Amino acid sequence: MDNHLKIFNSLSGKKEDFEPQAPPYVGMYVCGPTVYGDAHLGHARPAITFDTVFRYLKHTGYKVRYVSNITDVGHLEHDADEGEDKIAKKARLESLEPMEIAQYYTNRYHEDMRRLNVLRPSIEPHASGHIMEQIKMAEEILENGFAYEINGSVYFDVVKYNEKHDYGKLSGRKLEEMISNTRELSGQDEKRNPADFALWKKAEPVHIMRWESPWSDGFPGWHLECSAMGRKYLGESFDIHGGGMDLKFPHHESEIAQSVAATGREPVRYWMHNNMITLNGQKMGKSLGNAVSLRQFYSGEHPLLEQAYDPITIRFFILQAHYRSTLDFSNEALQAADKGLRKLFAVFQTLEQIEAGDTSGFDVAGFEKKCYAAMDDDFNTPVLIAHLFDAVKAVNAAKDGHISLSSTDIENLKRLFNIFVFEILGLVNTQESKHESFDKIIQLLIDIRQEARKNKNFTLSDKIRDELKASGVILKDGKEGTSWTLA
RNA sequence: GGUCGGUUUGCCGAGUGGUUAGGCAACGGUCUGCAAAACCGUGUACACCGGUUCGAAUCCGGUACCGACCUCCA
Repeated sequence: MDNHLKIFNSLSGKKEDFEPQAPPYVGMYVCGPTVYGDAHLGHARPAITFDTVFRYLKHTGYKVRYVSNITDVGHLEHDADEGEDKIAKKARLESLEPMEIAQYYTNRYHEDMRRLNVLRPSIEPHASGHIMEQIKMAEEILENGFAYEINGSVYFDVVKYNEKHDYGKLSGRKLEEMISNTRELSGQDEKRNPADFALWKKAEPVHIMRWESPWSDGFPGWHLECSAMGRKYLGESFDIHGGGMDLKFPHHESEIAQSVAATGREPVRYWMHNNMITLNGQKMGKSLGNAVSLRQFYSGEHPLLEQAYDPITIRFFILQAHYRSTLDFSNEALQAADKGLRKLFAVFQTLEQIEAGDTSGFDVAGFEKKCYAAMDDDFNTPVLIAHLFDAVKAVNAAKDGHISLSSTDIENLKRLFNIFVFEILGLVNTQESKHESFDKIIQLLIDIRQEARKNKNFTLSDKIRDELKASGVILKDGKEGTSWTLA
């Protein structure tokens, strides 16, 4: 494993050399969706970011166990103490079993992700299937004195924890400042301190999602599932934990606290956070009412969308920005990404067409080095893509006879484009024909048109070209003959 | 209010103390029966004000504006 992968660790705020604790094995946990609604563009970002991390780690030889949860025990809404969660609320409104809601949106999430060519994680645990583990963890935290029970609920004692440990080290906060900044009004609050959070919550009579526990019929707290399931499948300490930046606090901060309080061990070595996708400079979010669902992107049915977008175009669009930068959505940007993507895909066809020369007009070895260097630099996909376009330019120049590529060059370029475009970036040419007979028919029409052109029968040749274009097949005349692509 | 981050050429978006990021769009040219595609060439940008430096868009300080988190959130 001869690489020098550097990962930006949110915990230190620096790029660090990636050293898994038990190579070649890597454990990675990424916060997944709460399944009470369709995934929007924002959900695509962590999915694609960490899918690419997963792909690259595997490519460089690691054996990766990638765990990503499905949250089917709804998090509480912000009038939290009233005790209704998102899934239960949706179930009540639609007169369905909560698990019906969760299953429905889980299925749709999987389909949305499949179209983005996101690989399924190694393990996709459901929160509802790990109530026992969560109860056990809450018990351990109680035993260790970092939690207290009151009225059937269990709360994490942040103040006590902070006496021995550092609550706020991930998000860069000081507990004292947080407390002085939080002026909770609800006099009914059972919590000793506003900064405390629930490990277990007693269910109100109306609450339909509930499980038995030593303390009450209720449900686990907001942050416990990730701690419990990460620990179960990856161990008390694992390599990478990922998620959106908005989860840094309080979710991930609390995860660290819970794990340390329960096991005494630091749970995660490298924390990775992807930035937000914005719309007119504002975060896209369900509660902000500016979220466009992935399905709407695929169909184009949304007032903000000028057209439907290929899921792979969305993937490419996201990969054209670094995962730690915000990315601003617009039709113009997405359309530009789509054109660039078509240009990138065309190189595969061009590589088949060009004739090998005796000399090398392009430094293929240097190109390969630069590509790996880009990925090793905290998964810098936009720089990788820039290098790929440099190579595209060289291949096109070779096609037009401006430079020469040796047969070794061509073979290596084919190999590298396959690795980086398909295997690592996870792009897939959905517009490529999969039907041999279709390909043959198009080739026949091209031949007929070629003959017509030879006979100067331009009426016929233009008719073939125009009619094919109307049917979605675009002909491209070149020196070496005519090629085609789907529109 | 607190904490953190951003401001790059028409748009998206990298990066860096002195050398072309890249994509899209635009303009000129080559090629072509025409068109498209492709190729060649063109843009000399880094919010503002100071400072450090031989040299800063890149480092430091300040100002303005924008955003994220502090409450569910990818």
